[in-house]
Amino acid sequence: MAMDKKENFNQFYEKFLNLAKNYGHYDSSQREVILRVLYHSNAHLSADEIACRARKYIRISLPTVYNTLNFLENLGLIHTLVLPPFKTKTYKLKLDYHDQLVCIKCGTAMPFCDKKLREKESEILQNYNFTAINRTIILYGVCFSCQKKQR
Amino acid sequence: MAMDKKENFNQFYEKFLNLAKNYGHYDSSQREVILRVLYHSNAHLSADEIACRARKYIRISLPTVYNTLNFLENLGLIHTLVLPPFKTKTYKLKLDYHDQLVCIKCGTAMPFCDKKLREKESEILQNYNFTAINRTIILYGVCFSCQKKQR
DNA sequence: CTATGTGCAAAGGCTTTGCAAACGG
DNA sequence: CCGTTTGCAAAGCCTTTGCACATAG
Repeated sequence: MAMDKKENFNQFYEKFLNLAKNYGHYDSSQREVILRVLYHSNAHLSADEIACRARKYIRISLPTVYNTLNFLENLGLIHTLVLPPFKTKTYKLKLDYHDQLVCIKCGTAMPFCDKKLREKESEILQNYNFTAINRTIILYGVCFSCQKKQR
Repeated sequence: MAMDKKENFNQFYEKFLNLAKNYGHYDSSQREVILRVLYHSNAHLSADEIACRARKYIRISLPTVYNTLNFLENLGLIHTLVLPPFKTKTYKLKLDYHDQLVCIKCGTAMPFCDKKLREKESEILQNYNFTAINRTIILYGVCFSCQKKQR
């Protein structure tokens, strides 16, 4: 499922349905809204945040959010992350295959691409007999605007 | 607190006491054993694993393990990590800066160190005005034994 | 009609808290 | 002695599960 960030949600959703129906997926308004919320967020979101945003449009329970997130995760469409203070999982759609710089304060993800970093990664994975799957390199730090706030 | 891996535990523990007493630390056999366990593990350990290993030497409760880990974390002596399946925090002394290769199937974490990868990371963080905090590079893939199982 | 999704309530699992007793300095 | 640490039990939080009902195909 090649997803280009520039396409709009409807195009994305159609692709999703095509992929998901092979895995016994039945359409529901809850799942559509969850995908819509994820699609329009640049940051990683917790299940609770996703539920809150979805509730602007529909009634939805937390177990349903988790159910859908786990379904998406199994399809390989979700990137999961646990940031300090390490209490909650956060989720983000894998819309593209860029590497990311993630701010552990605000969750902002900044995509970047560095060829030499990629080469280094390949080399290391190979050295340890690891197969690369769905390769995404994520570097963590504190972004400039959060650095300013701290002072 | 510069900790060189080659020094033995007693030297390390003496340094720790020196640092910790400034933070109201009272010595206890439980804390000493926890530090001993952490000192002798290359991998990140969960609180439960730490408790199990410590219980070979003393009686110790889980809240005490957490209490000590949080104390060490506040002192900046601990590196914390949450790996797939994202259920438990794992802890490791910051004796050195281990990067990790994580198998997304079985969760095995294999520490590695690659100087050039580190340099690349620094460069990229700087380029985007990110401050590096708790620096650990984590690469994900499928380890050799899980590759074999899949076939 | 059958398989899947939903919501509720309850259970699970990891981590923290409150408190009395034990201990260190 | 006073402040800190310990263990126990209980509480908190996030996430999952069981089940009856609703809905999609």
